Amino acid sequence: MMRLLNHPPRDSLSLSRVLYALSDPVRLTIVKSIAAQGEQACGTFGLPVAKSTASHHFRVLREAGVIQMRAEGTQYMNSLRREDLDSRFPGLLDAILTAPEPV
Amino acid sequence: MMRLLNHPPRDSLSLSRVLYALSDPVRLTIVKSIAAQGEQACGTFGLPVAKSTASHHFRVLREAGVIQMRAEGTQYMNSLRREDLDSRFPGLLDAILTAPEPV
DNA sequence: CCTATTGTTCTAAAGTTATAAAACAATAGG
DNA sequence: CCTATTGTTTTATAACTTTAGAACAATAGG
Repeated sequence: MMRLLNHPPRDSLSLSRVLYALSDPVRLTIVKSIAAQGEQACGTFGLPVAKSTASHHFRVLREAGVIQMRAEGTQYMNSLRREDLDSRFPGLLDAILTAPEPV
Repeated sequence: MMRLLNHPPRDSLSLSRVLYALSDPVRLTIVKSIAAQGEQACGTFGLPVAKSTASHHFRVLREAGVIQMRAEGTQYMNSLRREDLDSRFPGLLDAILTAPEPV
């Protein structure tokens, strides 16, 4: 469905963009789900939004450098860019993933 | 200038709100400055925005629970809610404060 | 009191983002 | 090929954010 997936290189990841990407509850849900279950296709998250909206959120996460997307058949598999994030922002992802969720 | 400063209690701090508050470069500048220099009045940050805009940013940080503001004479002194943040989101603030800044 | 200092609030404009419907694209499987 | 599946892109809208000018409020200091 898409030719080129733009993934920013590790050294150009921006803290502000990463924080912004993770500040949305839908996107945080996506990230937590990948962190807990590993690589997943976009359709497997049970998100409470239309697929065009979900696609937007995946794009924001990808362009911020939080997730890696790769085409596989008709689907897109999403994984966390853990090494890149840990390398550039040590401790950040872990702190966010272990934070208490509801209020 | 203001009667009641609303500071959310520690247990109601929301991760999404905190991340959102810190995802703005102006606000991150404020937080880093307080972290480095300790308590500071609003006027001492040299922010590249009008004072009404600065006031807005301080409010976002305060209402997210990131900073504590207290009146002192005609000024407002701002400090980091370090203990509350560390208690509720262990490691988050440190990860953000030690992150590389430019690109 | 009068004035300066410090920052807030109000108002409004400009910009950005989240949302989804509809159309499209790519692949897999008959 | 034809169809279903999966997700993207386009387009539009509603909601929210950033920004700042102007007016206001509180305190400190003559």
